[in-house]
Amino acid sequence: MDLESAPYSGIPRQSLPSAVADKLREQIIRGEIPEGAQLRQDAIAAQYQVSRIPVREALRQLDAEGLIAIVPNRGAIVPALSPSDIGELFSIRALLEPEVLKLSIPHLTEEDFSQADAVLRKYVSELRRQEHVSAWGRLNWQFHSILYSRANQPRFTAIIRNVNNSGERYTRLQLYLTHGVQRANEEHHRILELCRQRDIAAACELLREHIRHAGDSLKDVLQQKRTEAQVASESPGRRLKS
Amino acid sequence: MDLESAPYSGIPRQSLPSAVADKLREQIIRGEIPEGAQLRQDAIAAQYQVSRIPVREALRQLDAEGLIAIVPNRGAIVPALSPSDIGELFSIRALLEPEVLKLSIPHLTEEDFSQADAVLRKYVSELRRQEHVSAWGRLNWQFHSILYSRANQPRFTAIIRNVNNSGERYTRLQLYLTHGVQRANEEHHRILELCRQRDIAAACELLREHIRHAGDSLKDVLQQKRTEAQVASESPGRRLKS
DNA sequence: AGAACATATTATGGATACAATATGCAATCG
DNA sequence: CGATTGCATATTGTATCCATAATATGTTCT
Repeated sequence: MDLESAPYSGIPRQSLPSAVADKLREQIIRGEIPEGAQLRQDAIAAQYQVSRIPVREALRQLDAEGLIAIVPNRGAIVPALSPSDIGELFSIRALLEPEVLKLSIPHLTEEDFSQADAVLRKYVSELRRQEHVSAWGRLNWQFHSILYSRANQPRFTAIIRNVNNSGERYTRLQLYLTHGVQRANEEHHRILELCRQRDIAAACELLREHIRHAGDSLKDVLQQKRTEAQVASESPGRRLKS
Repeated sequence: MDLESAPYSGIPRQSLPSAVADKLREQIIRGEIPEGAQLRQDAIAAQYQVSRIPVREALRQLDAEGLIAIVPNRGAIVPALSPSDIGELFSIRALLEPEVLKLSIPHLTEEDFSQADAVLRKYVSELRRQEHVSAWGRLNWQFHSILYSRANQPRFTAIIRNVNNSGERYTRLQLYLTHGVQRANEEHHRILELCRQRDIAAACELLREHIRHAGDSLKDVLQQKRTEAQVASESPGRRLKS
């Protein structure tokens, strides 16, 4: 819900906790901090050359955003999301995003369209370099974000941003494992085209389907991966003493 | 997104920042801390007999929940919501809540219905005592909350809770100023009845209308109140010192 | 007298230091 | 030999202290 930055004052000047939160958020979203990892305050403080106080505040914020989970006296971890969690996140997206798109479309400008175009072009150019997998998720969100930007509903948009942040590392997985990049790309182009034509109903409907498809396919992939892991871990011998 | 409490351990034991956040949240929601008021860390720390550190973490959390606004180097305030803010909050509610209700209805139990009934009875009994205005909002949310409780979508529910928290002090205002209590009460009863009959479509539709009406009427009241205030005082004196 | 600058006060922001809690290991007892 | 208790270490939680930014106040100059 962080809508500040520079409301009236000329100089942005962001507080240290917010800055740390931004950095950590980025790291988590990009997958640099893997799921299940514990975020040790000392290490983070050392990494960013600050004391633990702003780090703690940053962690609280990320916890409230749903990005991490804080367990009292045991620290913060990046939670592993179950298929059902993923399902929930994408259901929420499928519900919210078409609604803001509806509100945004009438106010979208040529500038916005060309920006979205630029993102899609970048998307395609990154398509064949699989080493840049981590960029896909980012571009994916950027594209969506541009389309919603004119809805002028800050709280609504903030919620959507948070939900996307929570799941984005998985979006990347979905694009990668299901070869869904091509399909996503085509859908993006069609959505953008419908927005250009100000065909609100069709654009929203396609967007909803786009999100639902991504969610379902991701859920499948995860479920499969999860069971595979279970089978694999069961054969190397039952561990009695844990 | 604070869904913890006592996952496995016997004793709840919640962290100090969370406890402070809970207390403050309650105070803000109940309107004990009026809008526009600055939340001075020292005062809060003294009030709850803790140092400022946990207070600051609590404030960060409330900021992330959208309940307060933190301005760097100037502290935290309870923001006054514009009519457009109110409109947005209620639009979000009107979109989200019918959806969770849809998911919840099939799993609602007789226990749930009787609990909801109890809340409504309490509602009626408080109806004539206008000194208990602050209880109305609480009961209002409790009723809604019970109906959504079986949706089994923790993130979704958390979002809804936050949105409701942000606007609840105004809900009270709406009920009070527009004499909307009676109407709300009738609608609540009808919604509950439809849930009992498992008539999902009708219940959700009525809920949506219920929320939309409350939002619109509140927006009107606020707009009127705002313009009156403008006319009344051309130069509103800055209040300080609590 | 009014406005601009300097100063004092107050509250927030951050760091160091200390206390509490959890985890892992080892020693002891059954 | 296994389990349980006690100790050591690592990490989180809180408090006190100092620095800094913002606001209020007072003074001076025009």
